[in-house]
Amino acid sequence: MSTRRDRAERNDRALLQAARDVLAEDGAHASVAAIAARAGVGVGSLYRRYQTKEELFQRLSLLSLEHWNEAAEQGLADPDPWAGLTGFVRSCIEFGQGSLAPIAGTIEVTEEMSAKSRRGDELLDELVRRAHASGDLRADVTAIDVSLLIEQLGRSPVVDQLRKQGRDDLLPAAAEARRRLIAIALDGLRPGHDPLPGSPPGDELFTGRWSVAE
Amino acid sequence: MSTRRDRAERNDRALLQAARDVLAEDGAHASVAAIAARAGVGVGSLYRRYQTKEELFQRLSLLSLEHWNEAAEQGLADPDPWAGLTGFVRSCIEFGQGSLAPIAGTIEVTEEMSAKSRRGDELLDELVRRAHASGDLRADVTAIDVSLLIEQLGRSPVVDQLRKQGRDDLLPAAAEARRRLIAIALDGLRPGHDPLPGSPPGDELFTGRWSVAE
DNA sequence: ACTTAGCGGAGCGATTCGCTCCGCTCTGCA
DNA sequence: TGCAGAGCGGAGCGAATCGCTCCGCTAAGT
Repeated sequence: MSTRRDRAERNDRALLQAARDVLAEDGAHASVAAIAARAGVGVGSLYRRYQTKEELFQRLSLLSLEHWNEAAEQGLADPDPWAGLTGFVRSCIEFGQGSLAPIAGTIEVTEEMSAKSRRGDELLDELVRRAHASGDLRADVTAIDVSLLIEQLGRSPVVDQLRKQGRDDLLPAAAEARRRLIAIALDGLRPGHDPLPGSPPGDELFTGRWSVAE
Repeated sequence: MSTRRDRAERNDRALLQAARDVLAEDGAHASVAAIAARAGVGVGSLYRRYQTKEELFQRLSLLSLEHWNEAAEQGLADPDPWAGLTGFVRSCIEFGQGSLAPIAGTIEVTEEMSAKSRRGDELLDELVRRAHASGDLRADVTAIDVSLLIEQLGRSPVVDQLRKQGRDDLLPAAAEARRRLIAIALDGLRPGHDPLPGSPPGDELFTGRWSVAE
Protein backbone atom coordinates (compact mmCIF):
# COMPACT_ATOMS: atom_id res chain seq x y z
CA MET A 1 0.00 0.00 0.00
CA SER A 2 2.31 2.66 1.36
CA THR A 3 3.99 4.18 -1.68
CA ARG A 4 6.53 5.87 0.56
CA ARG A 5 7.82 2.62 1.97
CA ASP A 6 7.81 0.84 -1.39
CA ARG A 7 9.92 3.56 -2.87
CA ALA A 8 12.36 3.40 0.04
CA GLU A 9 12.71 -0.34 -0.40
CA ARG A 10 13.32 -0.03 -4.11
CA ASN A 11 15.96 2.59 -3.35
CA ASP A 12 17.61 0.25 -0.87
CA ARG A 13 17.83 -2.57 -3.38
CA ALA A 14 19.11 -0.19 -6.04
CA LEU A 15 21.76 1.06 -3.61
CA LEU A 16 23.01 -2.43 -2.81
CA GLN A 17 23.23 -3.43 -6.45
CA ALA A 18 24.87 -0.12 -7.35
CA ALA A 19 27.42 -0.68 -4.60
CA ARG A 20 28.29 -4.08 -6.06
CA ASP A 21 28.66 -2.60 -9.54
CA VAL A 22 30.77 0.34 -8.48
CA LEU A 23 32.96 -1.86 -6.30
CA ALA A 24 33.58 -4.09 -9.31
CA GLU A 25 34.53 -1.10 -11.45
CA ASP A 26 36.43 1.12 -9.05
CA GLY A 27 37.78 -1.38 -6.55
CA ALA A 28 38.90 -0.14 -3.19
CA HIS A 29 38.32 3.54 -3.94
CA ALA A 30 34.64 3.19 -4.77
CA SER A 31 33.10 6.41 -3.45
CA VAL A 32 29.71 6.92 -1.83
CA ALA A 33 28.96 9.60 -4.40
CA ALA A 34 29.51 7.14 -7.26
CA ILE A 35 27.35 4.51 -5.58
CA ALA A 36 24.52 6.96 -4.96
CA ALA A 37 24.69 8.31 -8.50
CA ARG A 38 24.64 4.82 -10.02
CA ALA A 39 21.61 3.96 -7.89
CA GLY A 40 19.91 7.13 -9.08
CA VAL A 41 19.56 8.63 -5.62
CA GLY A 42 21.28 11.46 -3.77
CA VAL A 43 23.99 10.87 -1.20
CA GLY A 44 21.58 12.23 1.38
CA SER A 45 19.22 9.31 0.84
CA LEU A 46 22.09 6.86 1.07
CA TYR A 47 23.11 8.29 4.43
CA ARG A 48 19.56 8.15 5.77
CA ARG A 49 19.50 4.42 5.12
CA TYR A 50 23.07 3.69 6.25
CA GLN A 51 24.77 5.81 8.89
CA THR A 52 28.17 5.23 7.36
CA LYS A 53 29.94 3.80 4.34
CA GLU A 54 31.19 0.92 6.43
CA GLU A 55 27.63 0.03 7.46
CA LEU A 56 26.62 -0.23 3.80
CA PHE A 57 29.56 -2.50 3.07
CA GLN A 58 28.80 -4.68 6.08
CA ARG A 59 25.24 -5.11 4.83
CA LEU A 60 26.61 -6.01 1.42
CA SER A 61 28.93 -8.62 2.90
CA LEU A 62 26.16 -10.13 4.95
CA LEU A 63 23.92 -10.46 1.90
CA SER A 64 26.76 -12.13 0.03
CA LEU A 65 27.26 -14.66 2.80
CA GLU A 66 23.54 -15.36 2.86
CA HIS A 67 23.51 -15.90 -0.88
CA TRP A 68 26.46 -18.26 -0.57
CA ASN A 69 24.59 -20.36 1.98
CA GLU A 70 21.33 -20.38 0.04
CA ALA A 71 23.13 -21.40 -3.14
CA ALA A 72 24.96 -24.16 -1.27
CA GLU A 73 21.71 -25.49 0.15
CA GLN A 74 20.15 -25.49 -3.30
CA GLY A 75 23.19 -27.35 -4.58
CA LEU A 76 22.83 -29.98 -1.89
CA ALA A 77 19.16 -30.33 -2.81
CA ASP A 78 20.19 -31.37 -6.31
CA PRO A 79 20.27 -35.19 -6.52
CA ASP A 80 23.23 -34.98 -8.93
CA PRO A 81 26.37 -34.18 -6.89
CA TRP A 82 28.22 -32.67 -9.84
CA ALA A 83 25.31 -30.53 -11.02
CA GLY A 84 24.82 -29.41 -7.42
CA LEU A 85 28.44 -28.37 -6.98
CA THR A 86 28.77 -26.57 -10.30
CA GLY A 87 25.40 -24.91 -9.86
CA PHE A 88 26.60 -23.55 -6.54
CA VAL A 89 29.87 -22.30 -7.98
CA ARG A 90 28.17 -20.60 -10.92
CA SER A 91 25.60 -18.99 -8.67
CA CYS A 92 28.27 -17.50 -6.40
CA ILE A 93 30.29 -16.23 -9.33
CA GLU A 94 27.29 -14.61 -11.00
CA PHE A 95 26.13 -13.00 -7.78
CA GLY A 96 29.33 -10.99 -7.77
CA GLN A 97 31.02 -12.32 -4.66
CA GLY A 98 34.32 -11.32 -6.13
CA SER A 99 33.55 -7.62 -6.07
CA LEU A 100 33.73 -7.68 -2.28
CA ALA A 101 37.40 -8.63 -2.26
CA PRO A 102 38.61 -5.00 -2.31
CA ILE A 103 36.83 -4.19 0.95
CA ALA A 104 38.13 -7.21 2.83
CA GLY A 105 40.14 -6.01 5.77
CA THR A 106 38.54 -2.57 5.72
CA ILE A 107 35.32 -3.33 7.58
CA GLU A 108 34.62 -4.76 10.98
CA VAL A 109 33.36 -8.34 10.94
CA THR A 110 30.24 -8.79 13.06
CA GLU A 111 29.50 -11.96 14.97
CA GLU A 112 26.54 -12.57 12.65
CA MET A 113 28.84 -12.48 9.66
CA SER A 114 31.39 -14.93 11.01
CA ALA A 115 28.61 -17.32 12.05
CA LYS A 116 27.21 -17.35 8.53
CA SER A 117 30.70 -17.78 7.17
CA ARG A 118 31.26 -20.88 9.32
CA ARG A 119 27.94 -22.30 8.18
CA GLY A 120 28.98 -21.67 4.56
CA ASP A 121 32.22 -23.56 5.07
CA GLU A 122 30.30 -26.58 6.37
CA LEU A 123 27.89 -26.56 3.44
CA LEU A 124 30.68 -26.34 0.89
CA ASP A 125 32.56 -29.16 2.63
CA GLU A 126 29.50 -31.32 2.22
CA LEU A 127 29.08 -30.39 -1.45
CA VAL A 128 32.69 -31.32 -2.11
CA ARG A 129 32.44 -34.52 -0.09
CA ARG A 130 29.41 -35.65 -2.12
CA ALA A 131 31.11 -34.90 -5.43
CA HIS A 132 34.22 -36.80 -4.31
CA ALA A 133 32.15 -39.79 -3.24
CA SER A 134 30.35 -40.02 -6.56
CA GLY A 135 33.62 -39.73 -8.46
CA ASP A 136 32.54 -36.59 -10.30
CA LEU A 137 35.21 -34.36 -8.76
CA ARG A 138 38.93 -35.00 -9.11
CA ALA A 139 40.23 -36.43 -5.86
CA ASP A 140 43.04 -33.95 -5.25
CA VAL A 141 40.79 -30.88 -5.19
CA THR A 142 39.81 -29.58 -1.75
CA ALA A 143 36.97 -27.34 -0.61
CA ILE A 144 39.46 -24.51 -0.18
CA ASP A 145 40.57 -24.94 -3.78
CA VAL A 146 36.94 -24.49 -4.77
CA SER A 147 36.57 -21.40 -2.56
CA LEU A 148 39.63 -19.82 -4.13
CA LEU A 149 38.37 -20.72 -7.59
CA ILE A 150 35.11 -18.91 -6.88
CA GLU A 151 37.07 -15.90 -5.70
CA GLN A 152 39.31 -15.99 -8.76
CA LEU A 153 36.40 -16.21 -11.19
CA GLY A 154 34.18 -13.88 -9.22
CA ARG A 155 35.60 -10.88 -10.99
CA SER A 156 35.95 -10.40 -14.72
CA PRO A 157 38.74 -8.06 -15.81
CA VAL A 158 37.20 -7.68 -19.25
CA VAL A 159 33.67 -6.95 -18.10
CA ASP A 160 34.82 -4.55 -15.38
CA GLN A 161 37.01 -2.61 -17.76
CA LEU A 162 34.44 -2.37 -20.53
CA ARG A 163 31.92 -1.10 -18.01
CA LYS A 164 34.38 1.49 -16.79
CA GLN A 165 34.93 2.64 -20.36
CA GLY A 166 31.20 2.78 -20.97
CA ARG A 167 31.36 0.30 -23.85
CA ASP A 168 27.99 -1.19 -22.94
CA ASP A 169 27.60 -2.48 -26.49
CA LEU A 170 30.34 -5.04 -25.89
CA LEU A 171 29.06 -6.24 -22.51
CA PRO A 172 26.96 -9.13 -23.84
CA ALA A 173 29.90 -10.50 -25.81
CA ALA A 174 32.17 -10.12 -22.79
CA ALA A 175 29.66 -11.90 -20.55
CA GLU A 176 29.48 -14.78 -23.01
CA ALA A 177 33.26 -15.01 -23.22
CA ARG A 178 33.38 -15.04 -19.45
CA ARG A 179 30.95 -17.95 -19.29
CA ARG A 180 33.31 -19.90 -21.53
CA LEU A 181 36.21 -19.32 -19.14
CA ILE A 182 34.08 -20.51 -16.24
CA ALA A 183 33.17 -23.64 -18.19
CA ILE A 184 36.85 -24.29 -18.90
CA ALA A 185 37.80 -23.95 -15.24
CA LEU A 186 34.96 -26.22 -14.11
CA ASP A 187 36.00 -28.83 -16.68
CA GLY A 188 39.41 -28.72 -15.01
CA LEU A 189 37.77 -29.96 -11.81
CA ARG A 190 36.81 -33.24 -13.47
CA PRO A 191 38.79 -36.40 -12.75
CA GLY A 192 41.33 -37.76 -15.20
CA HIS A 193 44.09 -35.17 -15.08
CA ASP A 194 47.63 -35.14 -13.74
CA PRO A 195 47.87 -34.53 -9.97
CA LEU A 196 47.77 -30.92 -8.86
CA PRO A 197 51.10 -29.33 -7.88
CA GLY A 198 52.05 -28.60 -4.28
CA SER A 199 50.17 -29.57 -1.19
CA PRO A 200 46.50 -28.72 -0.59
CA PRO A 201 46.02 -25.19 0.74
CA GLY A 202 45.21 -24.84 4.44
CA ASP A 203 42.38 -22.72 5.75
CA GLU A 204 44.83 -20.18 7.17
CA LEU A 205 44.38 -18.44 3.82
CA PHE A 206 40.84 -17.57 4.91
CA THR A 207 41.15 -17.21 8.66
CA GLY A 208 41.78 -13.60 9.51
CA ARG A 209 41.67 -12.34 5.94
CA TRP A 210 38.44 -10.52 6.70
CA SER A 211 39.44 -9.13 10.05
CA VAL A 212 40.36 -5.47 10.28
CA ALA A 213 44.05 -4.68 10.12
CA GLU A 214 44.99 -3.06 13.44
CA MET B 1 82.46 0.97 -14.51
CA SER B 2 80.54 4.12 -13.74
CA THR B 3 78.97 3.53 -10.35
CA ARG B 4 76.63 6.43 -10.98
CA ARG B 5 75.09 4.83 -14.02
CA ASP B 6 74.88 1.37 -12.44
CA ARG B 7 72.96 2.80 -9.55
CA ALA B 8 70.60 4.63 -11.88
CA GLU B 9 69.92 1.44 -13.79
CA ARG B 10 69.23 -0.50 -10.62
CA ASN B 11 66.85 2.25 -9.59
CA ASP B 12 65.08 2.02 -12.91
CA ARG B 13 64.55 -1.71 -12.61
CA ALA B 14 63.38 -1.32 -9.01
CA LEU B 15 60.94 1.37 -10.13
CA LEU B 16 59.41 -0.81 -12.82
CA GLN B 17 58.98 -3.78 -10.50
CA ALA B 18 57.62 -1.54 -7.75
CA ALA B 19 55.11 -0.10 -10.21
CA ARG B 20 53.90 -3.60 -11.06
CA ASP B 21 53.55 -4.51 -7.39
CA VAL B 22 51.76 -1.34 -6.39
CA LEU B 23 49.43 -1.58 -9.38
CA ALA B 24 48.53 -5.10 -8.33
CA GLU B 25 47.79 -3.97 -4.79
CA ASP B 26 46.16 -0.59 -5.28
CA GLY B 27 44.66 -0.93 -8.74
CA ALA B 28 43.77 2.18 -10.66
CA HIS B 29 44.66 4.59 -7.85
CA ALA B 30 48.27 3.51 -7.52
CA SER B 31 50.14 6.71 -6.66
CA VAL B 32 53.59 7.80 -7.74
CA ALA B 33 54.51 8.32 -4.10
CA ALA B 34 53.65 4.68 -3.30
CA ILE B 35 55.62 3.42 -6.29
CA ALA B 36 58.68 5.47 -5.40
CA ALA B 37 58.52 4.43 -1.76
CA ARG B 38 58.22 0.74 -2.66
CA ALA B 39 61.21 1.08 -4.97
CA GLY B 40 63.18 2.73 -2.16
CA VAL B 41 63.76 5.99 -4.04
CA GLY B 42 62.37 9.48 -3.75
CA VAL B 43 59.70 10.81 -6.07
CA GLY B 44 62.31 13.22 -7.40
CA SER B 45 64.35 10.37 -8.79
CA LEU B 46 61.28 8.82 -10.36
CA TYR B 47 60.48 12.07 -12.13
CA ARG B 48 64.04 12.47 -13.41
CA ARG B 49 63.75 9.09 -15.14
CA TYR B 50 60.15 9.52 -16.35
CA GLN B 51 58.72 12.94 -17.12
CA THR B 52 55.24 11.86 -16.16
CA LYS B 53 53.28 9.08 -14.53
CA GLU B 54 51.83 8.15 -17.91
CA GLU B 55 55.31 7.75 -19.38
CA LEU B 56 56.19 5.25 -16.65
CA PHE B 57 53.04 3.29 -17.35
CA GLN B 58 53.69 3.32 -21.08
CA ARG B 59 57.15 1.87 -20.43
CA LEU B 60 55.59 -0.77 -18.24
CA SER B 61 53.10 -1.73 -20.92
CA LEU B 62 55.78 -1.94 -23.56
CA LEU B 63 57.87 -4.26 -21.39
CA SER B 64 54.82 -6.44 -20.83
CA LEU B 65 54.19 -6.71 -24.54
CA GLU B 66 57.83 -7.58 -25.13
CA HIS B 67 57.69 -10.27 -22.48
CA TRP B 68 54.53 -11.68 -24.07
CA ASN B 69 56.28 -11.95 -27.43
CA GLU B 70 59.47 -13.46 -26.00
CA ALA B 71 57.47 -16.03 -24.05
CA ALA B 72 55.47 -16.90 -27.15
CA GLU B 73 58.62 -17.39 -29.18
CA GLN B 74 60.06 -19.62 -26.48
CA GLY B 75 56.82 -21.59 -26.52
CA LEU B 76 57.04 -22.05 -30.27
CA ALA B 77 60.64 -23.24 -29.85
CA ASP B 78 59.40 -26.09 -27.67
CA PRO B 79 58.96 -29.23 -29.82
CA ASP B 80 55.95 -30.26 -27.70
CA PRO B 81 52.97 -28.08 -28.73
CA TRP B 82 51.15 -28.52 -25.41
CA ALA B 83 54.22 -27.80 -23.28
CA GLY B 84 54.93 -24.79 -25.48
CA LEU B 85 51.44 -23.37 -25.09
CA THR B 86 51.15 -23.93 -21.34
CA GLY B 87 54.68 -22.67 -20.77
CA PHE B 88 53.71 -19.47 -22.56
CA VAL B 89 50.52 -19.07 -20.55
CA ARG B 90 52.28 -19.67 -17.24
CA SER B 91 55.06 -17.26 -18.13
CA CYS B 92 52.61 -14.48 -18.93
CA ILE B 93 50.62 -15.06 -15.78
CA GLU B 94 53.69 -15.06 -13.56
CA PHE B 95 55.11 -11.96 -15.18
CA GLY B 96 52.12 -10.06 -13.86
CA GLN B 97 50.44 -9.06 -17.09
CA GLY B 98 47.20 -8.85 -15.19
CA SER B 99 48.32 -5.96 -13.04
CA LEU B 100 48.25 -3.69 -16.08
CA ALA B 101 44.51 -4.10 -16.55
CA PRO B 102 43.65 -1.14 -14.30
CA ILE B 103 45.58 1.30 -16.45
CA ALA B 104 44.07 0.17 -19.75
CA GLY B 105 42.27 3.08 -21.29
CA THR B 106 44.19 5.63 -19.22
CA ILE B 107 47.38 5.86 -21.26
CA GLU B 108 48.04 6.73 -24.86
CA VAL B 109 48.97 3.77 -27.02
CA THR B 110 52.10 4.41 -29.05
CA GLU B 111 52.60 3.00 -32.53
CA GLU B 112 55.42 0.84 -31.15
CA MET B 113 53.04 -0.69 -28.64
CA SER B 114 50.33 -1.57 -31.12
CA ALA B 115 52.91 -3.09 -33.48
CA LYS B 116 54.18 -5.37 -30.73
CA SER B 117 50.62 -6.20 -29.80
CA ARG B 118 49.84 -7.30 -33.38
CA ARG B 119 52.97 -9.42 -33.42
CA GLY B 120 51.88 -11.03 -30.15
CA ASP B 121 48.50 -11.91 -31.62
CA GLU B 122 50.17 -13.67 -34.53
CA LEU B 123 52.47 -15.65 -32.25
CA LEU B 124 49.64 -16.77 -30.02
CA ASP B 125 47.58 -17.77 -33.06
CA GLU B 126 50.41 -20.01 -34.14
CA LEU B 127 50.80 -21.54 -30.68
CA VAL B 128 47.09 -22.35 -30.60
CA ARG B 129 47.12 -23.67 -34.16
CA ARG B 130 49.96 -26.06 -33.35
CA ALA B 131 48.23 -27.34 -30.21
CA HIS B 132 45.01 -27.86 -32.14
CA ALA B 133 46.83 -29.76 -34.89
CA SER B 134 48.50 -32.14 -32.45
CA GLY B 135 45.21 -32.77 -30.65
CA ASP B 136 46.51 -31.49 -27.32
CA LEU B 137 44.10 -28.55 -27.11
CA ARG B 138 40.33 -28.95 -27.12
CA ALA B 139 39.02 -27.97 -30.53
CA ASP B 140 36.45 -25.40 -29.39
CA VAL B 141 38.98 -23.15 -27.66
CA THR B 142 40.18 -20.12 -29.62
CA ALA B 143 43.25 -17.91 -29.26
CA ILE B 144 41.04 -15.20 -27.80
CA ASP B 145 39.76 -17.62 -25.16
CA VAL B 146 43.40 -18.21 -24.22
CA SER B 147 44.11 -14.46 -24.10
CA LEU B 148 41.16 -13.89 -21.81
CA LEU B 149 42.23 -16.81 -19.66
CA ILE B 150 45.66 -15.25 -19.21
CA GLU B 151 44.02 -11.98 -18.26
CA GLN B 152 41.67 -13.71 -15.83
CA LEU B 153 44.48 -15.62 -14.12
CA GLY B 154 46.96 -12.77 -14.32
CA ARG B 155 45.78 -11.37 -11.05
CA SER B 156 45.36 -13.23 -7.80
CA PRO B 157 42.77 -11.78 -5.44
CA VAL B 158 44.22 -13.71 -2.53
CA VAL B 159 47.84 -12.76 -3.10
CA ASP B 160 47.00 -9.11 -3.76
CA GLN B 161 44.94 -8.81 -0.63
CA LEU B 162 47.43 -10.54 1.63
CA ARG B 163 50.14 -8.24 0.34
CA LYS B 164 47.97 -5.23 1.01
CA GLN B 165 47.41 -6.43 4.55
CA GLY B 166 51.10 -7.06 5.01
CA ARG B 167 50.62 -10.74 5.80
CA ASP B 168 53.86 -11.67 4.08
CA ASP B 169 54.03 -14.88 6.09
CA LEU B 170 51.08 -16.29 4.15
CA LEU B 171 52.35 -15.30 0.70
CA PRO B 172 54.14 -18.59 -0.07
CA ALA B 173 51.01 -20.60 0.76
CA ALA B 174 48.89 -18.25 -1.34
CA ALA B 175 51.28 -18.52 -4.27
CA GLU B 176 51.13 -22.30 -4.09
CA ALA B 177 47.34 -22.28 -3.93
CA ARG B 178 47.33 -19.99 -6.95
CA ARG B 179 49.49 -22.42 -8.90
CA ARG B 180 46.90 -25.12 -8.25
CA LEU B 181 44.14 -22.92 -9.69
CA ILE B 182 46.23 -22.29 -12.79
CA ALA B 183 46.80 -26.04 -13.19
CA ILE B 184 43.06 -26.65 -12.89
CA ALA B 185 42.24 -24.07 -15.56
CA LEU B 186 44.90 -25.42 -17.92
CA ASP B 187 43.56 -28.94 -17.45
CA GLY B 188 40.21 -27.55 -18.59
CA LEU B 189 41.84 -26.72 -21.93
CA ARG B 190 42.45 -30.39 -22.64
CA PRO B 191 40.23 -32.27 -25.08
CA GLY B 192 37.49 -34.60 -23.91
CA HIS B 193 34.99 -32.24 -22.33
CA ASP B 194 31.50 -31.10 -23.27
CA PRO B 195 31.44 -28.30 -25.87
CA LEU B 196 31.91 -24.77 -24.56
CA PRO B 197 28.77 -22.63 -24.26
CA GLY B 198 28.01 -19.78 -26.63
CA SER B 199 29.87 -18.84 -29.76
CA PRO B 200 33.62 -18.15 -29.83
CA PRO B 201 34.47 -14.59 -28.74
CA GLY B 202 35.43 -12.15 -31.51
CA ASP B 203 38.47 -9.94 -31.34
CA GLU B 204 36.31 -6.86 -30.85
CA LEU B 205 36.81 -7.56 -27.15
CA PHE B 206 40.45 -6.53 -27.57
CA THR B 207 40.29 -3.94 -30.33
CA GLY B 208 40.02 -0.52 -28.78
CA ARG B 209 40.16 -1.69 -25.19
CA TRP B 210 43.56 -0.08 -24.79
CA SER B 211 42.80 3.15 -26.59
CA VAL B 212 42.25 6.27 -24.53
CA ALA B 213 38.65 7.15 -23.80
CA GLU B 214 37.95 10.50 -25.40
C1' DA C 1 89.70 20.41 -1.39
C1' DC C 2 86.42 21.86 -4.62
C1' DT C 3 82.74 21.15 -8.10
C1' DT C 4 78.64 19.38 -9.33
C1' DA C 5 75.72 15.24 -10.68
C1' DG C 6 72.12 13.12 -8.71
C1' DC C 7 69.38 12.19 -4.80
C1' DG C 8 65.30 12.40 -1.14
C1' DG C 9 61.38 14.40 0.27
C1' DA C 10 58.87 18.85 1.88
C1' DG C 11 55.41 21.30 -0.07
C1' DC C 12 52.29 23.39 -3.91
C1' DG C 13 47.68 23.86 -5.99
C1' DA C 14 44.15 20.92 -7.58
C1' DT C 15 41.21 17.28 -6.83
C1' DT C 16 38.51 13.97 -4.37
C1' DC C 17 37.12 11.98 -0.19
C1' DG C 18 33.23 10.88 3.53
C1' DC C 19 29.75 13.19 5.36
C1' DT C 20 26.38 17.16 6.82
C1' DC C 21 22.74 20.11 6.13
C1' DC C 22 19.25 22.60 4.00
C1' DG C 23 15.73 23.98 0.59
C1' DC C 24 12.46 21.84 -2.05
C1' DT C 25 8.98 18.43 -3.69
C1' DC C 26 5.23 15.84 -3.36
C1' DT C 27 2.58 12.62 -0.32
C1' DG C 28 -1.21 11.81 2.95
C1' DC C 29 -4.81 13.61 5.75
C1' DA C 30 -8.40 16.96 6.74
C1' DT D 1 -8.44 21.89 -2.11
C1' DG D 2 -5.04 23.32 1.45
C1' DC D 3 -1.58 22.40 4.52
C1' DA D 4 1.95 20.09 7.42
C1' DG D 5 5.92 17.52 7.22
C1' DA D 6 8.39 13.19 5.57
C1' DG D 7 11.78 12.25 2.59
C1' DC D 8 14.48 13.62 -1.18
C1' DG D 9 18.72 15.60 -4.09
C1' DG D 10 22.83 17.71 -4.13
C1' DA D 11 25.81 21.96 -2.79
C1' DG D 12 29.41 22.44 0.15
C1' DC D 13 32.53 21.45 4.39
C1' DG D 14 37.18 20.18 6.24
C1' DA D 15 40.43 16.60 5.65
C1' DA D 16 43.07 13.73 2.93
C1' DT D 17 45.48 12.62 -1.20
C1' DC D 18 46.71 13.43 -5.83
C1' DG D 19 50.61 14.48 -9.59
C1' DC D 20 54.36 17.12 -9.77
C1' DT D 21 58.13 20.86 -8.68
C1' DC D 22 62.00 22.48 -6.46
C1' DC D 23 65.69 22.84 -3.43
C1' DG D 24 69.17 21.59 0.11
C1' DC D 25 72.32 18.08 0.69
C1' DT D 26 75.27 14.02 0.07
C1' DA D 27 79.01 11.98 -1.99
C1' DA D 28 81.48 10.79 -6.47
C1' DG D 29 85.04 12.56 -9.71
C1' DT D 30 89.17 15.38 -10.53
